[in-house]
Amino acid sequence: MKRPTADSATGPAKTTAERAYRLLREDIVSGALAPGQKLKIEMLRSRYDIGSGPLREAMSRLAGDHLVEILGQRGFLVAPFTAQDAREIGDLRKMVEAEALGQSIPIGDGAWEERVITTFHRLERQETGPAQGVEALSEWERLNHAFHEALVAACPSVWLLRTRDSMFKHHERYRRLSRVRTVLTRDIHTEHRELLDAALDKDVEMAQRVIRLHIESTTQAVIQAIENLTDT
Amino acid sequence: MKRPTADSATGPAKTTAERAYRLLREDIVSGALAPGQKLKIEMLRSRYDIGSGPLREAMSRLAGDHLVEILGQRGFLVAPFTAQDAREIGDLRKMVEAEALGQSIPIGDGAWEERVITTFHRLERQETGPAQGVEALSEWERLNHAFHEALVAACPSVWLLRTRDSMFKHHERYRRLSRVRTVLTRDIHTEHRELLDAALDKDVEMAQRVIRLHIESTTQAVIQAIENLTDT
DNA sequence: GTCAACAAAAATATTTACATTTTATAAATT
DNA sequence: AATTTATAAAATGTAAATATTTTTGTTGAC
Repeated sequence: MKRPTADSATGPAKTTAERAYRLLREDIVSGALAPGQKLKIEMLRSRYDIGSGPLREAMSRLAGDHLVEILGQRGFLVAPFTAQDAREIGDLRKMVEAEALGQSIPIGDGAWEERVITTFHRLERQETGPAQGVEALSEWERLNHAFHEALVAACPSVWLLRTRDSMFKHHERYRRLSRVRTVLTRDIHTEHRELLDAALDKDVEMAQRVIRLHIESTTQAVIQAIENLTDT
Repeated sequence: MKRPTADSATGPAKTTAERAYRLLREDIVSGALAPGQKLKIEMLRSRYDIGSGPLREAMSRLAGDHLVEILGQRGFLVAPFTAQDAREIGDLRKMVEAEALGQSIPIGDGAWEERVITTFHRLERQETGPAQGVEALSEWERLNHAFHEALVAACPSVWLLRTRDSMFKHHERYRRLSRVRTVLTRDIHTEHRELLDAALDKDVEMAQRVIRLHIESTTQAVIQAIENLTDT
């Protein structure tokens, strides 16, 4: 039986609109397209070599994800970026991810444990490794995402996982936009190990406590970074 | 200061795509377009007298809201309808609405109280009134929505309100699709009064307990209805 | 005769190209 | 300075062309 996943971006892009959706999404989350920036059709057409139709469909879909805003007759905008939003997104992520974790841990079977261990190990190897360039950071994002996803993967609620995934991605966007080098500033690695241990011990209370702290720390670092930027 | 609302559908529709979005959304939530139904462009074109471009944009946006599914190169589908989804949506709504209520009640000021009282009163008048036709039921939906929204309106988190609103609308869809005449089967009215009292007493614990029960009862009625339909 | 494989044909979805409408910008006028 | 008017830029919508999927019909093997 194939378990449904929260993310729809599995497999190759069947249509141009789908491709546009993924490209735009990545560029918005990564910050290549700046918050509040106007998404002019002409600019995007030349950037991606995709016609206006598929682009508009992709932006409409992203509007449903709250990564893009629709402005009446005045086009589309990359979702803005505020300390207030960072706080709200962090709090919401805390709530849904703790819940998803609480549902996942008691249910997780052998395959789940293996996946958790594997993704942790890959992340650990990267964190303790040498290079810290731009590509290493984006690789870390990928592995971090995989580990967190593995932890909640046994949660049976597709809707909860979807919501968690959405909030995770928004949180990730804030992390990347504020250029919080979490790897350097905090002992993320220890937090991840605590998560791993709690999960394998099936200690739901502990895992939830750790994940809440983990998310809260990131949120605070992000808000700090935003305020520093604003001062300048 | 204008407080932001969770629902973007305020004011007149500026564009055709926006109009298509609202029409489609209403028809999906109301059940006029059946769950799992194929949304053929040609059919929709004649139904709404709107071109394929705006229609596709509207459906893409609805896909972001999880009210429509995108099928590769094979068009769009109205989101399906399962007992499993009803359960997950109900549970998620319980979580976010209780949280939103918990944040709203302590903050709510005089204007908030007035709005809660007003919307409760309108709902009460309708519930204890005579007619129970189709139009009365849809009027009840409107007033019920207004009351629940009023209760959480003082919650400062736009993201939490947005998520609550989304889950509320999905839950509403299930309620309407399963034709649960909640008004008749349970003493909804008493539950609403308890909510009102707890809110005005600023009794967060009580309000959360009541809202959870209230939502759970609806969920169970919906699931019951779905299972009855499936038996046939 | 039944079934599978294949090949048109029809239906449908998707995309592009273009026409229209609206908004933003800049110059000119009061 | 504020307002109007002309111009340019941009967004939106329409209609036609392209590509894909689904259906239908045909053939041939068993």
